[in-house]
Amino acid sequence: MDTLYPWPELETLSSNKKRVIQQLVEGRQCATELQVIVLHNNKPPQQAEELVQKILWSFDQTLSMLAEVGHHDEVISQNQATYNDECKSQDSSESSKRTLSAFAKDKRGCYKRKRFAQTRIVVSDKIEDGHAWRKYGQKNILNSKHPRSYFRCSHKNDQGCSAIKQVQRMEDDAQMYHITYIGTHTCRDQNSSMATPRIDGPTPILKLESEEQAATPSDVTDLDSVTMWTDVMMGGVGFETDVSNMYSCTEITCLDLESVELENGLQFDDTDFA
DNA sequence: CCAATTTGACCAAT
DNA sequence: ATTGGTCAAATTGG
Repeated sequence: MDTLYPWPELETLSSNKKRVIQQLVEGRQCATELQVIVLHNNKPPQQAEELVQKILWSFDQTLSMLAEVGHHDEVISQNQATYNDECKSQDSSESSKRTLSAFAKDKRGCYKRKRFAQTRIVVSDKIEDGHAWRKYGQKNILNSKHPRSYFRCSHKNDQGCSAIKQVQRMEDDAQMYHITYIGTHTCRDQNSSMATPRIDGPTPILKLESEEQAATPSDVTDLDSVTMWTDVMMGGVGFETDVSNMYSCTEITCLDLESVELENGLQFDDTDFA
């Protein structure tokens, strides 16, 4: 698999910064454990849940910010400017490629590909994550049974949020999804509708609801609240399995070069991830 | 009518 | 030449 969104090499970071990141990762780990404890509680106090949530969000944001340093992430407005220019120039030079009817207004395909962004891989049986997403594409992937769906943050336009994610059913376990988050949310997106978009095209997805009844349905607004983290930075990639009746979920945060290599080695999009 | 999804064309990367 | 990522017109749904 190609490395479209490489993580910055850790050598470029000061050792101080490495330590900061390590501390943050450790802190996040602790917060996650606390979260599990809180959620295992029969009646977890609302306040406690929210607090843990906030702590985790804080860690995520800080880690994201640190990660972004050194990256020339494209600014939306700039993107938009070059986008228009390129489309104009291409319309004149390459018009022969297009059909007559499409020539006039069809500008699809004119875009700048985002090069650098934080990536995070999640394996989960849920695709909702508390954010509002809008589907913008779907592709059949070579040697994959299931198509890959492409989502961008719903607040791309109103808040300029550049977060995107890709969702694909696992090869071996169609109940599970392989989700890649690219970029971080710059929007403040609470009250998301939690609408679950269809991801496999016209055929409706079958939902397994048997085991998720334990949790209060209306209150599960955030998948993060039951997310198990596996931080590549701290060592190996252990795939955590189920914790009693909670969702099983594995996240891999790409925090350094090794994780990127690891990501490539695993070849999630190919058949050997099984 | 408006907003979200579907879908095939187009483009970048390899 | 092939493949994956993105765009936007057409379609669907509320």
